[in-house]
Amino acid sequence: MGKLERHATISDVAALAGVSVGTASKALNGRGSLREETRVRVREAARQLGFEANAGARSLHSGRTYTVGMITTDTIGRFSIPVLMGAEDALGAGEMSVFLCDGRDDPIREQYYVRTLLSRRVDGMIVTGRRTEARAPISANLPVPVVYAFISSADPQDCSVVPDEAGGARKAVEHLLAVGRTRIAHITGPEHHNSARVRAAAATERLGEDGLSLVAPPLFGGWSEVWGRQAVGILLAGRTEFDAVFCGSDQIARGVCDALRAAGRRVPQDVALIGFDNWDVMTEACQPPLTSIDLDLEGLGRSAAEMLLAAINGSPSPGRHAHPCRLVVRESTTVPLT
Amino acid sequence: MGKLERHATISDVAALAGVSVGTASKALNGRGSLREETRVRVREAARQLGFEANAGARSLHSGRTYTVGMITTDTIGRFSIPVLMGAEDALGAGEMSVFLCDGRDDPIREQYYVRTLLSRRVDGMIVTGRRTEARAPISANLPVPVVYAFISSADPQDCSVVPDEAGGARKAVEHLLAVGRTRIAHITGPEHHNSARVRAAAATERLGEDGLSLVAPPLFGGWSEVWGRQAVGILLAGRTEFDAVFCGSDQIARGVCDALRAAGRRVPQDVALIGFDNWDVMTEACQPPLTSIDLDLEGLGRSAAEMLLAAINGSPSPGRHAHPCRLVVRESTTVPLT
DNA sequence: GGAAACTAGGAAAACGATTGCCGTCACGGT
DNA sequence: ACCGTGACGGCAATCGTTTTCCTAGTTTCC
Repeated sequence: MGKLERHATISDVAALAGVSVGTASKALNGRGSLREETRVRVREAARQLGFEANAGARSLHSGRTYTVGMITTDTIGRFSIPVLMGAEDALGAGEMSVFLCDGRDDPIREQYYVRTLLSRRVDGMIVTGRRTEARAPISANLPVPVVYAFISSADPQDCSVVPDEAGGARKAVEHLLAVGRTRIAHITGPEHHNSARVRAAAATERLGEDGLSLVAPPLFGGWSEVWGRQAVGILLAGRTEFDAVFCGSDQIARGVCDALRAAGRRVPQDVALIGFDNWDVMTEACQPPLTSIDLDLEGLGRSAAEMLLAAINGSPSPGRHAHPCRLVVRESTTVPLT
Repeated sequence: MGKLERHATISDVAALAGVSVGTASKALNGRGSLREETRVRVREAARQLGFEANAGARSLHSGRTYTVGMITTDTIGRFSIPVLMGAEDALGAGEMSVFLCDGRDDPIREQYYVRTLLSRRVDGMIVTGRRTEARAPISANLPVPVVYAFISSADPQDCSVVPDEAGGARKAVEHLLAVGRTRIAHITGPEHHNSARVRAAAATERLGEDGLSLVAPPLFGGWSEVWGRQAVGILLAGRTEFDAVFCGSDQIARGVCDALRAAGRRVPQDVALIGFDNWDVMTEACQPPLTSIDLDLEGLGRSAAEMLLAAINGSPSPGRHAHPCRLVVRESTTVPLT
């Protein structure tokens, strides 16, 4: 298709409208004092030429590019996406565009992107990605604000927005207690993973507040279905009585669910089951559909973006901000009223 | 952290090095004729000030921004991500940065993004997303080249890169034939979905070339596990003999696998099973691990990006380009040699 | 020794848009 | 008739960089 029509410049518009460049600019931006008739004439000329002001030239003047960089540290995955989308959404609403940079867990690549973004004069940066622990700050002394989303910076002065995993775990336990379960087991991911430790500790703590404890020490393993199935085997072999399982991920929960069914235990009648992450693929495929804790990653991304915008406008929010989780109840913890 | 250090400009560098701006520019870009001593002095000054040339100002001159826009039409999902990443990778290698725009399936939003991208003077655009059918061109008469990736444009003159789904389906059937199966059933997604129809037709055709046909008409339903389980029920109730099932998605395949096991049929001994998409979550969780067809979406994204780069450099590749699929063999079709 | 040929680097004009400052015109009041 | 005052728009500087053209020096060669 007519690929070659050059971009119209404001001089083209001015010429067509029969005014000077300055006047054209004023007409289009509602500045200065111009006759209405003139404004209309200029606007019409702009429309006719399909004029779009060159953002680069404009930012040369304003010093702002209305652009931010988003760097994902690990390669983009299931967790980064919603964060990304939430941030993109919030930034788009603020008329900012987003540069996407996939760091691939490679520090060289990452530094390259930081330099590129700086040369593009982004107004700020968001760093996201999944890690087992807090990450080193992306760079010291950057001339623009940085917000870490989902992941957190090792420097406590940096602004990080992270899910309130402890709060989520507490909500899970509270829900199980609310539906009358007291003999709760916990199956979760690898112990070297910060999330697994935090969630397990919070669950234990919450139970303690009611004078209870887990029926067995937390079972640390992997985040997979396979591990969920294995863990059920361990639990059953141990002859521990339990009427609920709180799982560290929905995948684990699904494995647990399958294994329980195979062992003749009904969910939720005999064992109530709750997952973590609220990953639709798992919660829906599970039989019955799985109650879970939603990290609200999209909201987290949005919130991070809003903090970045605030920081760009001169009101930074240093420190670690915990974004609340949400309980999503489905049939794996509640016997349907029939 | 020291947020406030202004960006150094080339005049700062020039002043520090004791030369004029023009000379500084030449020194940094290896242009003009300068004494080596001068170049070194300028480079050193630049390093000292952490100078990064303002890309906006630079492109004002060159007319190129080394930037492309990526618009996802539906909200970003499991399929768009790898495409996105592949493209980002290829473009990054070409020193281009990517603007990410999430169209959310909203034409208004989409047009807004197109305008934004044009005002940012992107050198080109990639449109991606999942649809059941080809989509309308994003805009007529754009001043920059556009490549459609994964999705295809309804205008056959536009450059679209799409997976070779027919080829993939043929590979699936060929693999089943190769492992000695001839009584093949096909369970797939909704008939109104182009992919489902194309894959079913290609499978039928390929069987026909060997004088065979599906043991039953293709079972169209949904893309979910639930449908996979249901479909097995239908198949068994029909008393059709079959020794292999080709599924339209890995989720369906997993549902099929579970249902077959529940019905006492062994995979792969009694029934060989092959999925589509090669989605690790499903192929790995399946018992046994699932053979599948990989769309190579990352490669597709890369390829789309390369075509865009070529188009930007004046060599467009109009038309629809089919990107080959790959067969990934796992244990659901091959009895392990023990 | 003087003209031609280089060399190194400066000055200034782009690129596209914004904006502060001025000039000009028309009108009204005195 | 003269001055003051708005209203309207043009001019030119500015943002940061690249690039073209030019001017001093310095060689080189006859």
